[in-house]
Formats: sequence, structure tokens, C-alpha cells
Amino acid sequence: MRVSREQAAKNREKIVEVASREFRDKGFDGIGVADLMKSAGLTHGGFYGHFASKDDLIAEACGTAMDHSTGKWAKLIETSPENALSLIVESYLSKAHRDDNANGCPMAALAPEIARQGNPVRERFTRGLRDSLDVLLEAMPSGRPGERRREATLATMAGLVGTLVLSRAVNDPDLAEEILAIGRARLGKDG
Amino acid sequence: MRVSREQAAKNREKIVEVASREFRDKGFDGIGVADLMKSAGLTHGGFYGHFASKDDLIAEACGTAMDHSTGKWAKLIETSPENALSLIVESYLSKAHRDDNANGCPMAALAPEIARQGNPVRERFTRGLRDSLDVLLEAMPSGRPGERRREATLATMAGLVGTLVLSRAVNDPDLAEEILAIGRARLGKDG
DNA sequence: ATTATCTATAGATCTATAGATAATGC
DNA sequence: ATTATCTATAGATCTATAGATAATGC
Repeated sequence: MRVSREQAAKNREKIVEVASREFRDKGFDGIGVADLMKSAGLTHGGFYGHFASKDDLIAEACGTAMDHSTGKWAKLIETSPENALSLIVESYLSKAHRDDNANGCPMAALAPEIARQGNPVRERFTRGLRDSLDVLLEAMPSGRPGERRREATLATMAGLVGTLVLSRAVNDPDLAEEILAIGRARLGKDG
Repeated sequence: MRVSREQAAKNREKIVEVASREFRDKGFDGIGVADLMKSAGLTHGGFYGHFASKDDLIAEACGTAMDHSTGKWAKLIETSPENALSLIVESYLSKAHRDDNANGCPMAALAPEIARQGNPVRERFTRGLRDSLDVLLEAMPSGRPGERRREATLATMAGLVGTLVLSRAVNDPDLAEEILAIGRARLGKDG
């Protein structure tokens, strides 16, 4: 039943990848270690050879989810630097993103739960947020003092997260769409 | 062991009040029915005389938490209508609110978890959000088209929630305070 | 020989229910 | 007599560990 070191490393990556999606979809308490391992094609007991605890996996899964999300933005900026902000806002506040929690922004899916986690999780998350802010800053229109640009970046990030979070929680499709649409109109043109 | 109808009604209210605080503090999965009843001064088994299920309580606790939160804003508007928006933003994005999840805004504490709940919970939440938006609209500066005012209201609400949520999730106190401060500066003066 | 994974299980939860108890309200 | 609450427990989780197994890597 033993596999090669290479395969073991791949198995570990697979666990993190599955977890990062399942946690965003169901929340940290909405999915157990046994089911995560099953989704990764492994058995329950093998988990603790890769991670010290579920919390340990949560920290890593949050980190990679943030990195992945930031990577998408970086790619948009690289592709078309001139209207990057507009592209980021349009995709972030799209119906597709709203309806795909599992592959979307970990902040919108998990931020309040992360706030309740221990220091290792929050530390890893904070690093991911800093990186994400650095990337978003590049997408913000220049031609203003650096301090102002930093402010606009943070305000845009908060606006994006708040908008998506409210749109998802709401039961009425019309209200959910109105929230998204207003967010797109106001955040896409900078602050 | 039986109590009067009046006392039973009070007990029910107490359960909802305790639950609305504990849920905001620990999340829906972070506190069990037995512990909630203990905090309310009752025993586990008595719960199901008052509520059909934990989900049932979640819906009601979300609703009253939203109503309570909206009531605070309404009071601020009544007290000083001229600078109500600024007062709302200052209190919402205060350190005190950030550090008191249990008595604070249920959206910032629970929105992503609410999004994963069934229709009854989300319906009750949606009603609470609509009411809250109606109240916040009154605090927005007038002197502009109604449509624009509605947009500014929704954008402000999303900005408030996103700002508080990020500030709480972050591990570094300086970054957490920077996020709050920028939110206060930008949202207090309308959009 | 080492070790990645497996099976099996301990021990601690959690929601919900059954049936007993005792005070209220007719 | 009704009913709000209590005790006790069923049944289903969940995290984590112990010990067996079998393939890798020396």
C-alpha cells in the first residue's frame, strides 16, 4: 500500500487542493477529514501522515486558495494592464463567481470563519491578503499620490468582498443581482 | 418543573437572545444546542419544546440580530439626522465593534455561513437586510436622484461589511487598524 | 529497513427523541 | 388534565491514534 515519495507529495498536494475547494464550499466545519480524504482518493487514517491536525490543513488550504485567487488577478493585469481594474471587478462580481463558491475568493467564502481560527491560520491568511493587496494596487489607476492609491486599493478590496458576501447570503435573485450590478458600476471605475 | 406560560415565553426569548450572541461569536457550528440551553439556564431536552430544530433557531436568531443591529442605526438617525451617516460609519468601523463580535453586526459575523443555510434562514436574513437598507438610506445625504441614493446606500453597506470582515480576519493589529481607518475616512463622507 | 497508507477503534462530540416529573391553568 | 421542563439515551457524527500491511529506497 506504500507509494513513492513523489506520489506521496502529489497525494499531499491533492489533499490541500480538495480541502481548499471543500472548505470554501461548505465551511471549515462543513466537511470532515474522512470525507476530504475520500474525495482525494485516500483513506481517513492516512491524513495524519501528511498533516499534524485539521487546523494545520486549514492554514495551508487558506494560503493556497489566497495565492491562487491572487494569481488570477496578476494574470489579468499582465494580459491588459490598461483596464485591469475593470476586468478584475467584472470577474469578481460576476454571476459565475457568485455561484461558484468552491473555486472563488476565500475571503468572501470564509473570512468570518478565519477570524475565529487560531494564529497560524490567521497569519497565513494575512500574508495572502497582503500579497493580494500588492497585486490589486498595480491594477489601480495611477496619477495620484501613493497614499491615496493605497487607500483606494484597500477600499476596493473591502468593497469587492462585502458586495459578494451580501449577494450570496440574500435569498432573492433580483436583490442579489442588484447588489452585484451596483458593485460593478461603482468599483470598476476606481474610488 | 413546569413554569407559567409567561415564564415559558420569557425562556424562549432568552434562548433566542443567547443564541443570537453565541452564533455571532462562534458561528452556527461553533456552539451546540446543549451549551446554548445551559447558557440560557435551561436543560438540553427542553429546547425542542420551543423550536422544531436548530435550523429553526438559527433563522430566528439571525432575524432578531439583524433587527437589533438596524435598531441601533435608527436610533442614531433619530438622535442627529444631520450627521447620521458619519455616526453610523464611526461606530460600525470602531475598534469596539470589531472586538465585540457577539453583540455586533450579524452580516459581518455570519454572512458566508448564512449563504450556506437553507431557504428559511436566508429568507429571514434577506428581510432583515432590506429593513436595514431602508434605514441606512435615510442616513445618506440627500440632494441627488433617488436611484443614485439607493446605489450609494448599497455600496456603503457592502463597504462597511467588507471592511469589518477583513479587519477581523487579519492577524496584524496595524493592518487591521489601517483597514478600519481607511473605511471610516472613505465611507463616512458618502460615495 | 523504512515509511506511506490502510483498517479499526477510542473517546468526545452533536442533534433529536422518549418518557418521567411536577407545577400551572382550567 | 395539560404542558413546560427534566433526565437519559439513541444514533450519527467528528478528530485523532494504534497497529497492521506492503511497496519503496537504501
